[in-house]
Amino acid sequence: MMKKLSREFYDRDTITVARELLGKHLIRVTHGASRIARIVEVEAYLGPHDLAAHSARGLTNRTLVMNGPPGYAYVYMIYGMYYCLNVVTESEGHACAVLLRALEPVKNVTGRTRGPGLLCRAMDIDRRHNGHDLLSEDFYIASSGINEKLSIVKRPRIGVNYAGRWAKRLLRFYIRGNSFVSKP
DNA sequence: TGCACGATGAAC
DNA sequence: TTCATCGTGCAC
Repeated sequence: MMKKLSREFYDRDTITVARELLGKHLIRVTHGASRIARIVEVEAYLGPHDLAAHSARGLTNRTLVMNGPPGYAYVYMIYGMYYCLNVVTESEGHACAVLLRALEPVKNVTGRTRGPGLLCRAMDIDRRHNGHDLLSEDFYIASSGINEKLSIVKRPRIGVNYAGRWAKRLLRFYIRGNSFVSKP
């Protein structure tokens, strides 16, 4: 009953996409095996005017993918040792994205998935996947087909205290009560 | 060409 | 609170 999310799903308001990504499944196929994990925590980055977003510094080599069309993965290295996975949202040129912060293992997932750096390690996602199409066969997000009603918690984003008033915005969303959330 | 620092995670 | 570790952006 897994249904791959369409380009149109990502080509919408970033906060809407962020909230609707909760409960969806991230699927990563390596060597013929499918790793599946449920998205339980995300953060929205609203583009150049959002001082916490990488795209706030304008169009650079790094933000090329983020500024591109929706439904692609924006993967970057942080602190020299971890990768973070983002999903590009809204139409080309808006430079918006949703950061995946925590996953709940569903199938074939070993290692911890609590936190953006750890989830990339567990799902075997790295620099190679920057710009990767999320409508591909080896790396995509799908709906479980079950239309469950989730209780969503809103909190300030993590690690963006430098962003002034933008640091206070409630742009982190997670599934209430889920034990895999990185910072409840 | 150099340098300060970060959308992290773990140890102390 | 400190540290590991390196790509990026911006100052010289």
